[in-house]
Amino acid sequence: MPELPDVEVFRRYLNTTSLHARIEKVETRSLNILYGIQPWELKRAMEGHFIESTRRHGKYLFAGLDSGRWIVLHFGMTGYLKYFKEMEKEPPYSRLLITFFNHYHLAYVCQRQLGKVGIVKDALTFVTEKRLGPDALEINFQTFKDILEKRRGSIKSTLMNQRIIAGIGNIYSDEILFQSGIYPLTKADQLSEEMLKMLFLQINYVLKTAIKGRARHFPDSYLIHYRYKNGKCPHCGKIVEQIKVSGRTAYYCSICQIKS
DNA sequence: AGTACCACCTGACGGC
DNA sequence: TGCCGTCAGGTGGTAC
Repeated sequence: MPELPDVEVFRRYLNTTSLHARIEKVETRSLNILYGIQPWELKRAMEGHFIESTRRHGKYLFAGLDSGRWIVLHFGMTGYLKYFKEMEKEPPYSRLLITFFNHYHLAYVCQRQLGKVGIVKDALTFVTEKRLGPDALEINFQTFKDILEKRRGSIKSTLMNQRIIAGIGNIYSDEILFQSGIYPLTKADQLSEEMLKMLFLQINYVLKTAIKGRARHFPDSYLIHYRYKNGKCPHCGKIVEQIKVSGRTAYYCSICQIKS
């Protein structure tokens, strides 16, 4: 689930639920999700403080504390945030529980524990150290073009490479390529100027459309509804193809997505 | 530079 | 029914 649109939805959720609420208590329920930090350090960094702003870069969410330090959250494959009041409403697989002085709770939920939570001194430094590429919604066409023209790998794996462009994963790379009419194994440096323009446009459009639908509702014309065996292309009705691209399952339509 | 494979985790699903 | 292999939208490391 958590690619750029999902994380952006989480960010807005954090804004509307938890901003400026003073933190009373922080409980780490699973050590696996901590990012180079001990539970007591997390407690000390957060308790008595509050979140005053949020940021996102690619699939990473940052929550800026009044102390100047930042909480960094990554959601792995199964992570999300849940705000609630009654403890009976705490969801299963809650790995980190924040309790505010107003008696509400915010849970970082992550069933498979592939996500991570940590404290960093600032978001930009973290992004630099991780060597993440520009955020997929911030990049400009010239940069995009310059990067892709030097890439010899497949366009799908290039789009999913966080060090090239941050925020796009398996689901949205499939969707972007489908909406652009590009075959996923096309080499990035083989794309025509016209294709690059279309791709750039669709990255922006698909991600923004997903955010608008809160990463849950999508137009009928989207491939996302048909990413399963024997799923039919929403454009032409042909059964979608399923292939492996750098270890991930890619779906595409062999009629609508041209090999160039 | 690019890819293949493994690891980290847990749960769902299909085949036998 | 039960066991087992495989797979799932994440990243990171190694080897080639």
